[in-house]
Amino acid sequence: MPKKIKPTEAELEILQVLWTYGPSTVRFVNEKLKTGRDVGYTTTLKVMQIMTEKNMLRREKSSRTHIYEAIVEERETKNLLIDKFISTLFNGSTSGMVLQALGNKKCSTEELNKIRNLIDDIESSQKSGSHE
Amino acid sequence: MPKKIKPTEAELEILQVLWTYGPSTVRFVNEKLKTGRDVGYTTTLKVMQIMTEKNMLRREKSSRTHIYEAIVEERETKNLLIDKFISTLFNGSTSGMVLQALGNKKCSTEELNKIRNLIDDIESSQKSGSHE
DNA sequence: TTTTATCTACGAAATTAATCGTATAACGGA
DNA sequence: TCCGTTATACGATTAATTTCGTAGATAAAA
Repeated sequence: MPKKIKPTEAELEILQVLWTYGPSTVRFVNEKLKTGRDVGYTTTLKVMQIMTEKNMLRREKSSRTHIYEAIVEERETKNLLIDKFISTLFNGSTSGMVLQALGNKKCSTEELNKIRNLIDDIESSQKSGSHE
Repeated sequence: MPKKIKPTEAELEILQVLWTYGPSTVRFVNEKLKTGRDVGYTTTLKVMQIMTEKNMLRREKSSRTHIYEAIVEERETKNLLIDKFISTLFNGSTSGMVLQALGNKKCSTEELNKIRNLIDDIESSQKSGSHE
Protein backbone atom coordinates (compact mmCIF):
# COMPACT_ATOMS: atom_id res chain seq x y z
CA MET A 1 0.00 0.00 0.00
CA PRO A 2 1.07 3.57 -0.53
CA LYS A 3 1.33 5.43 2.73
CA LYS A 4 -0.60 6.36 5.80
CA ILE A 5 -1.59 9.95 5.90
CA LYS A 6 -2.50 11.13 9.32
CA PRO A 7 -1.38 14.68 9.86
CA THR A 8 -1.89 16.22 13.27
CA GLU A 9 -3.77 19.44 13.78
CA ALA A 10 -0.62 21.54 13.70
CA GLU A 11 0.60 19.71 10.64
CA LEU A 12 -2.63 20.30 8.81
CA GLU A 13 -2.44 24.00 9.41
CA ILE A 14 1.03 24.07 7.98
CA LEU A 15 0.08 21.95 4.99
CA GLN A 16 -2.80 24.24 4.21
CA VAL A 17 -0.46 27.23 4.17
CA LEU A 18 1.97 25.46 1.88
CA TRP A 19 -0.76 24.23 -0.42
CA THR A 20 -2.24 27.68 -0.65
CA TYR A 21 0.92 29.73 -1.07
CA GLY A 22 3.39 27.24 -2.44
CA PRO A 23 6.94 26.64 -1.15
CA SER A 24 7.66 28.91 1.77
CA THR A 25 10.05 29.71 4.58
CA VAL A 26 9.38 28.87 8.20
CA ARG A 27 9.07 32.57 8.90
CA PHE A 28 6.34 32.96 6.32
CA VAL A 29 4.38 29.96 7.50
CA ASN A 30 4.68 31.10 11.08
CA GLU A 31 3.34 34.53 10.17
CA LYS A 32 0.33 32.95 8.54
CA LEU A 33 -0.34 30.72 11.50
CA LYS A 34 -0.07 33.67 13.83
CA THR A 35 -3.02 35.34 12.17
CA GLY A 36 -5.16 32.63 13.68
CA ARG A 37 -3.51 31.93 17.00
CA ASP A 38 -0.44 32.42 19.08
CA VAL A 39 2.45 30.24 18.10
CA GLY A 40 6.18 30.70 18.49
CA TYR A 41 8.66 30.66 15.65
CA THR A 42 10.65 27.71 16.93
CA THR A 43 7.47 25.77 17.46
CA THR A 44 6.59 26.07 13.81
CA LEU A 45 10.18 25.33 12.86
CA LYS A 46 10.18 22.18 14.93
CA VAL A 47 6.94 20.88 13.52
CA MET A 48 8.12 21.52 9.99
CA GLN A 49 11.37 19.71 10.70
CA ILE A 50 9.43 16.75 12.01
CA MET A 51 7.19 16.81 8.98
CA THR A 52 10.27 16.72 6.82
CA GLU A 53 11.51 13.65 8.65
CA LYS A 54 8.12 12.06 8.10
CA ASN A 55 8.42 12.85 4.42
CA MET A 56 5.44 15.11 4.36
CA LEU A 57 7.59 18.05 3.33
CA ARG A 58 10.64 18.51 1.20
CA ARG A 59 13.26 21.05 2.11
CA GLU A 60 15.53 23.13 -0.06
CA LYS A 61 18.52 24.00 2.06
CA SER A 62 20.88 25.52 -0.43
CA SER A 63 20.61 28.95 1.11
CA ARG A 64 20.77 29.63 4.79
CA THR A 65 17.04 30.18 4.89
CA HIS A 66 15.42 26.90 4.01
CA ILE A 67 12.43 26.64 1.74
CA TYR A 68 9.82 24.02 2.52
CA GLU A 69 7.38 22.46 0.12
CA ALA A 70 4.54 20.03 0.65
CA ILE A 71 5.19 16.59 -0.72
CA VAL A 72 1.88 15.05 0.23
CA GLU A 73 -0.65 15.67 -2.46
CA GLU A 74 -3.38 18.13 -1.65
CA ARG A 75 -6.36 16.53 -3.30
CA GLU A 76 -5.52 13.02 -2.19
CA THR A 77 -4.90 14.09 1.38
CA LYS A 78 -8.08 16.08 1.63
CA ASN A 79 -10.07 13.24 0.17
CA LEU A 80 -8.79 10.91 2.84
CA LEU A 81 -9.60 13.40 5.54
CA ILE A 82 -13.09 14.02 4.20
CA ASP A 83 -13.68 10.29 4.03
CA LYS A 84 -12.70 9.82 7.59
CA PHE A 85 -14.71 12.77 8.72
CA ILE A 86 -17.79 11.48 6.95
CA SER A 87 -17.42 7.96 8.15
CA THR A 88 -16.88 8.93 11.77
CA LEU A 89 -19.53 11.60 11.98
CA PHE A 90 -22.10 10.82 9.35
CA ASN A 91 -22.07 7.06 9.28
CA GLY A 92 -20.52 7.28 5.87
CA SER A 93 -23.18 9.39 4.24
CA THR A 94 -21.61 12.00 2.00
CA SER A 95 -24.93 13.62 1.27
CA GLY A 96 -25.68 13.78 4.96
CA MET A 97 -22.56 15.78 5.54
CA VAL A 98 -23.10 17.99 2.52
CA LEU A 99 -26.66 18.73 3.56
CA GLN A 100 -25.55 19.77 6.96
CA ALA A 101 -22.67 21.84 5.65
CA LEU A 102 -24.89 23.70 3.21
CA GLY A 103 -27.61 24.21 5.73
CA ASN A 104 -25.09 25.47 8.18
CA LYS A 105 -23.00 28.02 6.37
CA LYS A 106 -23.98 30.47 3.74
CA CYS A 107 -22.64 30.20 0.26
CA SER A 108 -22.93 32.76 -2.46
CA THR A 109 -25.36 32.10 -5.28
CA GLU A 110 -22.37 31.65 -7.50
CA GLU A 111 -20.93 28.98 -5.31
CA LEU A 112 -24.26 27.22 -5.08
CA ASN A 113 -24.45 27.21 -8.84
CA LYS A 114 -21.07 25.62 -9.08
CA ILE A 115 -22.26 22.87 -6.84
CA ARG A 116 -25.45 22.45 -8.83
CA ASN A 117 -23.50 22.16 -12.03
CA LEU A 118 -21.30 19.52 -10.54
CA ILE A 119 -24.35 17.56 -9.48
CA ASP A 120 -25.72 17.82 -13.00
CA ASP A 121 -22.48 16.55 -14.41
CA ILE A 122 -22.38 13.64 -12.05
CA GLU A 123 -25.93 12.65 -12.78
CA SER A 124 -25.66 12.88 -16.52
CA SER A 125 -22.51 10.83 -16.51
CA GLN A 126 -24.24 8.30 -14.35
CA LYS A 127 -27.17 8.09 -16.75
CA SER A 128 -25.03 7.66 -19.80
CA GLY A 129 -24.07 4.80 -17.61
CA SER A 130 -21.08 3.72 -19.59
CA HIS A 131 -18.38 3.44 -17.02
CA GLU A 132 -19.02 0.80 -14.44
CA MET B 1 -19.85 32.03 25.92
CA PRO B 2 -21.51 28.64 26.10
CA LYS B 3 -18.94 25.88 26.05
CA LYS B 4 -15.94 24.63 24.17
CA ILE B 5 -16.59 21.56 22.20
CA LYS B 6 -13.48 19.72 21.23
CA PRO B 7 -14.03 16.00 21.34
CA THR B 8 -11.11 13.72 20.67
CA GLU B 9 -11.18 11.00 18.06
CA ALA B 10 -12.28 8.36 20.52
CA GLU B 11 -14.91 10.64 21.95
CA LEU B 12 -16.35 11.39 18.56
CA GLU B 13 -16.75 7.75 17.77
CA ILE B 14 -18.65 7.27 20.98
CA LEU B 15 -20.82 10.31 20.42
CA GLN B 16 -21.73 9.11 17.00
CA VAL B 17 -22.89 5.79 18.42
CA LEU B 18 -24.97 7.49 21.08
CA TRP B 19 -26.46 9.93 18.61
CA THR B 20 -27.35 7.15 16.25
CA TYR B 21 -28.74 4.63 18.70
CA GLY B 22 -29.76 6.75 21.66
CA PRO B 23 -28.89 6.10 25.30
CA SER B 24 -26.79 2.98 25.62
CA THR B 25 -24.64 0.89 27.88
CA VAL B 26 -20.87 0.78 27.73
CA ARG B 27 -21.12 -2.77 26.48
CA PHE B 28 -23.29 -1.75 23.56
CA VAL B 29 -21.10 1.16 22.59
CA ASN B 30 -18.02 -1.00 22.83
CA GLU B 31 -19.59 -3.61 20.57
CA LYS B 32 -20.31 -0.97 17.97
CA LEU B 33 -16.79 0.41 18.15
CA LYS B 34 -15.37 -3.06 17.79
CA THR B 35 -16.96 -3.46 14.38
CA GLY B 36 -14.50 -0.85 13.16
CA ARG B 37 -11.38 -1.55 15.17
CA ASP B 38 -9.97 -3.32 18.15
CA VAL B 39 -10.74 -1.69 21.44
CA GLY B 40 -11.03 -3.11 24.94
CA TYR B 41 -14.09 -2.85 27.10
CA THR B 42 -12.38 -0.95 29.88
CA THR B 43 -10.93 1.46 27.39
CA THR B 44 -14.36 2.41 26.20
CA LEU B 45 -15.60 2.55 29.76
CA LYS B 46 -12.80 4.86 30.76
CA VAL B 47 -13.36 7.25 27.90
CA MET B 48 -17.07 7.37 28.59
CA GLN B 49 -16.40 8.09 32.25
CA ILE B 50 -14.11 10.92 31.30
CA MET B 51 -16.70 12.26 28.90
CA THR B 52 -19.19 12.21 31.74
CA GLU B 53 -16.83 14.27 33.87
CA LYS B 54 -16.48 16.70 31.02
CA ASN B 55 -20.23 16.95 30.83
CA MET B 56 -20.43 15.57 27.37
CA LEU B 57 -22.48 12.62 28.56
CA ARG B 58 -25.06 12.10 31.22
CA ARG B 59 -25.25 8.85 33.12
CA GLU B 60 -28.16 7.01 34.61
CA LYS B 61 -26.78 4.86 37.38
CA SER B 62 -29.88 3.60 39.07
CA SER B 63 -29.28 0.06 37.99
CA ARG B 64 -25.96 -1.67 38.15
CA THR B 65 -25.52 -1.31 34.43
CA HIS B 66 -25.26 2.37 33.74
CA ILE B 67 -26.92 3.98 30.80
CA TYR B 68 -25.11 6.79 29.03
CA GLU B 69 -26.67 9.50 26.95
CA ALA B 70 -25.11 12.28 24.91
CA ILE B 71 -25.65 15.71 26.37
CA VAL B 72 -23.89 17.66 23.66
CA GLU B 73 -26.24 18.43 20.87
CA GLU B 74 -25.68 16.57 17.64
CA ARG B 75 -26.39 19.26 15.10
CA GLU B 76 -24.57 21.97 16.96
CA THR B 77 -21.52 19.83 17.55
CA LYS B 78 -21.30 18.70 13.97
CA ASN B 79 -21.68 22.23 12.75
CA LEU B 80 -18.76 23.34 14.84
CA LEU B 81 -16.66 20.47 13.59
CA ILE B 82 -17.55 21.13 9.99
CA ASP B 83 -16.70 24.77 10.45
CA LYS B 84 -13.33 23.98 11.83
CA PHE B 85 -12.67 21.41 9.16
CA ILE B 86 -13.56 23.87 6.44
CA SER B 87 -11.59 26.72 7.89
CA THR B 88 -8.47 24.65 8.45
CA LEU B 89 -8.51 22.78 5.18
CA PHE B 90 -10.44 24.87 2.72
CA ASN B 91 -9.59 28.38 3.81
CA GLY B 92 -13.15 28.76 4.94
CA SER B 93 -14.80 27.91 1.65
CA THR B 94 -17.82 25.72 2.22
CA SER B 95 -18.39 25.24 -1.47
CA GLY B 96 -14.78 24.25 -1.91
CA MET B 97 -15.23 21.48 0.56
CA VAL B 98 -18.57 20.38 -0.86
CA LEU B 99 -17.22 20.29 -4.36
CA GLN B 100 -14.38 18.10 -3.31
CA ALA B 101 -16.62 15.85 -1.25
CA LEU B 102 -19.04 15.33 -4.10
CA GLY B 103 -16.33 14.82 -6.63
CA ASN B 104 -14.71 12.34 -4.35
CA LYS B 105 -17.39 9.96 -3.25
CA LYS B 106 -20.35 8.63 -5.07
CA CYS B 107 -23.84 9.52 -4.02
CA SER B 108 -27.02 7.97 -5.27
CA THR B 109 -29.17 9.97 -7.64
CA GLU B 110 -31.65 10.29 -4.85
CA GLU B 111 -29.10 11.83 -2.54
CA LEU B 112 -27.93 14.19 -5.22
CA ASN B 113 -31.51 15.29 -5.71
CA LYS B 114 -31.88 16.01 -2.05
CA ILE B 115 -28.87 18.23 -2.24
CA ARG B 116 -30.14 19.94 -5.34
CA ASN B 117 -33.45 20.62 -3.66
CA LEU B 118 -31.73 22.11 -0.69
CA ILE B 119 -29.75 24.40 -2.96
CA ASP B 120 -32.96 25.46 -4.66
CA ASP B 121 -34.51 26.23 -1.32
CA ILE B 122 -31.56 28.26 -0.18
CA GLU B 123 -31.44 30.25 -3.38
CA SER B 124 -35.12 30.99 -3.49
CA SER B 125 -35.12 32.09 0.11
CA GLN B 126 -32.13 34.30 -0.65
CA LYS B 127 -33.93 35.92 -3.57
CA SER B 128 -37.14 36.56 -1.69
CA GLY B 129 -34.58 38.21 0.49
CA SER B 130 -36.98 39.02 3.27
CA HIS B 131 -35.30 37.68 6.34
CA GLU B 132 -32.24 39.55 7.52
C1' DT C 1 35.43 44.66 12.65
C1' DT C 2 31.95 44.55 16.20
C1' DT C 3 27.43 44.11 17.13
C1' DT C 4 22.90 42.77 16.22
C1' DA C 5 19.51 40.13 14.00
C1' DT C 6 18.02 35.86 12.04
C1' DC C 7 18.59 30.95 11.07
C1' DT C 8 18.74 26.07 12.12
C1' DA C 9 19.65 22.26 15.39
C1' DC C 10 18.53 19.99 19.39
C1' DG C 11 16.86 18.63 23.74
C1' DA C 12 13.47 18.35 26.82
C1' DA C 13 9.34 19.78 29.50
C1' DA C 14 4.36 19.98 29.55
C1' DT C 15 0.11 18.30 27.83
C1' DT C 16 -3.12 15.42 26.17
C1' DA C 17 -4.84 10.88 24.50
C1' DA C 18 -5.53 6.24 24.53
C1' DT C 19 -5.08 1.85 26.50
C1' DC C 20 -5.37 -1.57 29.74
C1' DG C 21 -4.65 -4.29 34.27
C1' DT C 22 -6.40 -5.14 38.52
C1' DA C 23 -9.54 -4.67 42.37
C1' DT C 24 -14.00 -4.92 44.02
C1' DA C 25 -18.97 -5.30 43.98
C1' DA C 26 -23.23 -7.24 42.33
C1' DC C 27 -25.96 -10.45 39.77
C1' DG C 28 -27.75 -14.98 38.26
C1' DG C 29 -27.92 -19.71 37.72
C1' DA C 30 -26.72 -24.46 39.40
C1' DT D 1 -25.07 -20.88 48.98
C1' DC D 2 -21.22 -20.80 45.73
C1' DC D 3 -19.18 -19.82 41.39
C1' DG D 4 -18.65 -17.78 37.06
C1' DT D 5 -19.92 -13.65 34.65
C1' DT D 6 -20.31 -8.86 34.12
C1' DA D 7 -20.18 -4.12 36.11
C1' DT D 8 -17.71 -0.03 37.61
C1' DA D 9 -13.68 2.36 39.70
C1' DC D 10 -9.25 3.77 39.35
C1' DG D 11 -4.44 3.94 38.81
C1' DA D 12 -0.74 3.76 35.74
C1' DT D 13 1.59 3.43 31.55
C1' DT D 14 2.58 4.41 27.04
C1' DA D 15 2.63 7.17 23.20
C1' DA D 16 1.98 11.18 20.60
C1' DT D 17 1.85 16.22 20.32
C1' DT D 18 2.89 20.66 21.18
C1' DT D 19 5.64 23.90 22.93
C1' DC D 20 9.71 26.47 23.70
C1' DG D 21 14.54 27.58 25.54
C1' DT D 22 19.18 27.70 24.38
C1' DA D 23 23.25 27.14 21.58
C1' DG D 24 25.84 27.88 17.64
C1' DA D 25 26.30 29.52 12.84
C1' DT D 26 25.75 33.00 9.37
C1' DA D 27 24.50 37.28 7.51
C1' DA D 28 23.79 42.08 7.63
C1' DA D 29 24.32 46.53 9.61
C1' DA D 30 26.87 50.02 11.96
